[in-house]
Amino acid sequence: MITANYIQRVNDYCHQQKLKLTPNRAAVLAILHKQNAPLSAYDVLAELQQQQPKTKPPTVYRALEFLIQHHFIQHIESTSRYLVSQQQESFAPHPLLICTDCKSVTQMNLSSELKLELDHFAGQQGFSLHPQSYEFQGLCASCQPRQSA
Amino acid sequence: MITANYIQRVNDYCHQQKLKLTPNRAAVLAILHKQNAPLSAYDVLAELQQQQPKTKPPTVYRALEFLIQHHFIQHIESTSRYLVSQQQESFAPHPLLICTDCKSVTQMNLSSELKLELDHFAGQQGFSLHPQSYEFQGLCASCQPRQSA
DNA sequence: ACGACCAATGTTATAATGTAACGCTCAAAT
DNA sequence: ATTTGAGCGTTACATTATAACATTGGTCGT
Ligand SMILES: [Zn+2]
Ligand SMILES: [Zn+2]
Ligand SMILES: [Zn+2]
Ligand SMILES: [Zn+2]
Repeated sequence: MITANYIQRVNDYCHQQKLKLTPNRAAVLAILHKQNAPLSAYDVLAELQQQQPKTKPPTVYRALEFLIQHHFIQHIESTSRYLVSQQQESFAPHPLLICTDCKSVTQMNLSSELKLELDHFAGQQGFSLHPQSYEFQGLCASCQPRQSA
Repeated sequence: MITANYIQRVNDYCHQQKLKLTPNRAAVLAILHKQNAPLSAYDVLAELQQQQPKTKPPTVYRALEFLIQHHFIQHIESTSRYLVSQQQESFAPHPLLICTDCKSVTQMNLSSELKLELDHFAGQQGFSLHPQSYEFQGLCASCQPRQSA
């Protein structure tokens, strides 16, 4: 989706939900959407400074915090990067498959059955999982060791 | 287990595996084992400096790297802390349940059935998961919101 | 309209976490 | 005995994130 249209959709959603998508927040979200790749906070800062040179780190971090809280983006803990959440029916984070070789990140949809089993499992320890905030590390399709022929 | 005994066991294991548990590495592992809680690299550094005041960050990070590689400890990505892995049959990391409220960390054992399902699921995207390096966030038993009576 | 309030932002400074690079040492291998 | 290389010491720096306080600008009650 074109970034401008995407931002418009988020803006509409925010109106419905009584959230304020301020210019700063929209700018940060637009940068992440345009790149469509995991960016560091300082990558975002550098982009934002193209538009508003006096921008300082707290401005970026505050915007990121808002966008994370409302599930427009997710924070990749293992790489300190930020990524726009794929939008399906609604705004929500997705479990991630992170390749430890090429660092690629794939957003996936866990089957609801598997989610239930994970919830059940955590429940045995008295734990209730936050939905879908998991990061799985491994090797992506391109980085699998080759079979010897 | 008493830390000295634990270190002895790790040392024996390292001999078997032709790994070198040097004094630095043993000291870092002992600190983590004694505290038995997630510590930051700089927490470890401060402890180590009690014994060897000239210690610098790279010394700690190098020891941590070795200990992680060989599964004696695990790195908690979401909090930048390091934790001794529970030892069962062998040395291996455990999936973690991390409470986002009180920050407590519980090492768990995923059923082998659930592991298979996760592997199968990731496999559908062509992904092969590194075993057991998962962090799940949620609320622990003590931090569950109370039911209204 | 007026002032009180409050969320968002600006601004300065610093904290916390992690690494690059280079050279030394010592034990093992040849 | 020389070579080699892993481990480590050391300096300097890079990267990620936050504390603290001042300022702005809109909303609400009166
Ligand atoms: Zn609007
Ligand atoms: Zn890959
Ligand atoms: Zn020994
Ligand atoms: Zn808790």
